[in-house]
Amino acid sequence: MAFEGDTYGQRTLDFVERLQQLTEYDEICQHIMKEMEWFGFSCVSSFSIPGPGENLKASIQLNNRPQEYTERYVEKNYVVHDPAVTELRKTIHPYSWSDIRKRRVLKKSEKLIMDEATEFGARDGFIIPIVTISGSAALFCPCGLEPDLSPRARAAVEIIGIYSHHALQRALVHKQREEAAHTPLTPREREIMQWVASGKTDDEIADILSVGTSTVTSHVENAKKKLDAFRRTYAVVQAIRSGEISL
Amino acid sequence: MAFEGDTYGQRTLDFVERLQQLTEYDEICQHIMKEMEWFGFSCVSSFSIPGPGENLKASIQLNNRPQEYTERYVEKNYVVHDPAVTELRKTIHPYSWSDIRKRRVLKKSEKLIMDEATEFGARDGFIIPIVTISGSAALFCPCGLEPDLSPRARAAVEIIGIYSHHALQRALVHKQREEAAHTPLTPREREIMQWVASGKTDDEIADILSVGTSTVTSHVENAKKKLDAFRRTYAVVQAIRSGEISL
DNA sequence: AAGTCTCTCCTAAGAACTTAGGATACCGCA
DNA sequence: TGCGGTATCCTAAGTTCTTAGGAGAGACTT
Repeated sequence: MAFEGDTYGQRTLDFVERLQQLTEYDEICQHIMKEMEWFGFSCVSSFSIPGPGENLKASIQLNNRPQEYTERYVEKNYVVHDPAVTELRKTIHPYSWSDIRKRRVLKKSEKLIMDEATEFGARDGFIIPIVTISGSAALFCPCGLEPDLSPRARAAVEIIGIYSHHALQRALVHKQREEAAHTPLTPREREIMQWVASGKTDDEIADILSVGTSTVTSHVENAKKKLDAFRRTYAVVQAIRSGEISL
Repeated sequence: MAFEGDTYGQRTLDFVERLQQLTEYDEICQHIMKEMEWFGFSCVSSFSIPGPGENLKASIQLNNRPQEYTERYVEKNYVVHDPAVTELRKTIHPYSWSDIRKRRVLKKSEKLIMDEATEFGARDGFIIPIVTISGSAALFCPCGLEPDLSPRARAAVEIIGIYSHHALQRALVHKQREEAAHTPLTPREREIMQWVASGKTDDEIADILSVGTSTVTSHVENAKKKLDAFRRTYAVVQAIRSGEISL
């Protein structure tokens, strides 16, 4: 399957090795967009699908589509009808915009959205669905006038896309953890905060761990101080943010 | 950075191209484990960090460590003290077991856990932290007697690990797509839960939104019911989990 | 051996949350 | 026009959390 002079594979690992050196969010974005350009994708956008009432803008992880295009896309709420997005509900495998056209006939409203993309310099694009532990969906989408969509390039773009999404997410989490700087919790505090996060009262936790209620209260109070929280709910959020407990 | 005869890069893309053909969970597992073997990793385990009361076993995504080892690991709850796991709280970048030893002196209990891994044929391992939109942590960990941990191999294993985790997750989501149907929060409920998550009391939220305290309380109670929570802390956690509010 | 950290436990008043009932008004949809 | 959903507000008793003190036992470090 591999062939001599397989530059795709080399590029992929070079990309990873360089990205490993970067820590700043903006640098990472630049690095990703530059790599996608090599594949003939002039623009990249990556975002999670906004829930009902949620703003698409707040869900954007990375985007260098033309500003005018983005603004209209957000304002007109295209994300609800964009076939490139709605297709996510049908499949979990990567697909290109042209794949959708081959699969089914587009509605008028769908055609309109895709034509508008073409006007702004994106004739074809590649959608990489991102699934997460909590199930919520996101996508990584490079697009351009004449992108390389050969099988080998698709493999490279898919793995680079998933890795990039992860790298961006990692940078965000890193930032959050720094912002939530704190003295680390003791194992007992962490254990108890994890129970608090699961909705248990101090009495219940005391029963579970076979200690006094006051002990539990005391640990929670210590944890709250360490996490700079006056309220348990916020202490739990801070504990999650800082990686002390998990969801 | 790339060099002639870069088989790592070729292998990586070959791996992706083959994986794209697979749909069955077990096939994907086999494919991943086989690839890791090429790098000198005899075993692979991938799991999300279990919460309290949650069983590690239920969080395992992929695992072919010796059964006896796994059973003891689960039974003795090693996951809480395993330095390979606890290190996740300190860093979000990949690291090897030997990296941890270089960074700090291990406690007796930690040394014991790592020695036990060695007994079962894993002298060194490579941890790839997985971060998600909701912030919860997971890891992908190949290990073996004499794994290839050269810089180029690390890059390859990292991107393969992240891609593999995603592929497994995708297969799981595909399997369980029809399950979790929770009633979505109303915009107001979501807004208020976001404030609750930031540690505000009902009184404070009422001030912020210029409504009565009882209104706020009422919204929170409705949200709690929708989220199947008896306690606010858990309601916040559930809201984050289901993507209703963000960290 | 002294100091630090962790885990355990205690009191007690006041603040905040929980629960289970209500009620009114507005809006969109059938 | 009526129905369901949302948003607003109310009471009131009971439970849980918050705060600010304290103190002893054991482990680890210097």
